Amino acid sequence: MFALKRKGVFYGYREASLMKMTVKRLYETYETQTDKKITLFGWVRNHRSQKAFGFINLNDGTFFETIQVVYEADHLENFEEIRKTRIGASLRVEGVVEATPNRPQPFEIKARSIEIVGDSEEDYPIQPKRHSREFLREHAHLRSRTNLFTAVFRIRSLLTHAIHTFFQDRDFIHLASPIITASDAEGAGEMFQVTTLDLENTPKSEKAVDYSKDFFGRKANLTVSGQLQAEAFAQAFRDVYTFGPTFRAEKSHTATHASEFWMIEPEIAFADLEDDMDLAEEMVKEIIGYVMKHAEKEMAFLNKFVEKGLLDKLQNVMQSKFARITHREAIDILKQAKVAFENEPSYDRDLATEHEKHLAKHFDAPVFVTDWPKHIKAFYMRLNDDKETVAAMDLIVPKSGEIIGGSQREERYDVLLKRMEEMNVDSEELKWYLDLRKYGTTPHAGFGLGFDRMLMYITGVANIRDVIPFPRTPKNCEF
RNA sequence: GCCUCAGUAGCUCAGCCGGUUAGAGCACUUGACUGUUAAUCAAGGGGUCCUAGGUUCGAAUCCUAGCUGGGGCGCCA
Repeated sequence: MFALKRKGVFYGYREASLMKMTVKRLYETYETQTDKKITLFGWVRNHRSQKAFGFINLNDGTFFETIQVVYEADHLENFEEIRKTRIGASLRVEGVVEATPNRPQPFEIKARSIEIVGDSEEDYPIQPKRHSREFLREHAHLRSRTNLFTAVFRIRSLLTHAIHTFFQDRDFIHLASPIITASDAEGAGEMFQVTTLDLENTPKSEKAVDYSKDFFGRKANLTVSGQLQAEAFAQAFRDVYTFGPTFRAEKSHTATHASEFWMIEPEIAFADLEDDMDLAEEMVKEIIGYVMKHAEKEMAFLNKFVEKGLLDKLQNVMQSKFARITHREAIDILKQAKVAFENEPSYDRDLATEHEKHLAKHFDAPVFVTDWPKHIKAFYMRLNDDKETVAAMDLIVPKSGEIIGGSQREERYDVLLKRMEEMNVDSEELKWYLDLRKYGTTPHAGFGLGFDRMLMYITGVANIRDVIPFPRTPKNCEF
């Protein structure tokens, strides 16, 4: 085997890496490949053997569909060995392409030789039948070989590309905002501490831990947001975005929370809240369109087996004009609704999950809620003229609730400083952030999109742990 | 953190108002089958009934505690 590999028999990269035959390429070109001899590598998804011939459904990861490989005793020296191939085994298949217009699949491979590259043992847990998501979560290293997870993770990859494409097409600069940060000023949730101190024997002065002895000479954490750094870049490049991992140490136990997730945070200078919402709306529509165009098979599968009406839902989002209402108007709608909410809607308070669901249903389309009471929002959001609300916006979508939160940022030095004092944010620690308002400040705005939640929305998958390859949640750091 | 449901074969589950030898389908093994499509048919192997205590002549079944997982709420993206 290794000798084969050294000779380049597996891939033939040296000669023609771009012409590597894959299941995807075959599906694209099979009409012109009839009777041609090809070589495929892949894994057995299903296998049905009979006395003198058999059928193997081969998947090589490049395409959602499998290819049916037909093998016959007459053509294989190792027929008896191949007949016993189990699901999960990896194979090298040489064969001839044959069009099969009268069968469920458009073409198949008549095998001329099959070599077992790696056998799969009897207790391979993934079977050709429906498995529970819970079971597959516990086999996260194998679940990506199932239909559902091939679909989800290919779409995840496409969605990443769609987001970069959207921003790069508009000349946004991508910045890698820091993952380790000493600032916890944003107050966006519990943080994971990063330290090289010996926790069994921490240096102390008086009673407190002496962080001057720690790696950075101060207390450090994993980031909860790259926004503040993005703002700094926006004041140089005008339009920028971050796209990276984010960490929250909350002990949340829900289908929409993970300890490690990815966020997209665009930040635009010389822009107000309306521009911000325009950007968000355009982005949501475009990235959905990209996925629907580039993952047709996967989306059709999800539409059929995961969320009935998924395609209609997404079409509706792409065609609709997102509603825009103020927080006050939202509360009015809720108060007038003939629904007994567990939480009484209040002009003074945040929307509960049940409120978001009602609003999404009320409009039957995504809806921006703007102008929130200042005391329930972050210090950096721009104070409106009424002095009571801030120029914030949340985008609420049917079925998934809030997927975007954004705001116009407070660009006025004095107002920002006052808000920091009111909200007990240490202005010394964020001196650099205040500096941005001293040297050529601009009206600017931005938002944060929870990438994994967006993926849930697009795939219809209801649990965030099923859209993250190896999810991290409280008490769960397997794999 | 709070409320709730569950844990029986590799998987999905039945059995659970206590009763002696714990079942089914799929998977696996062996065989049959000349075109299968989650193929079909026959036979076979496979169990810490989550763990620890308790009640009882007897516990998968009842009680207590714990562990693990699901769902809902809260915190948030």
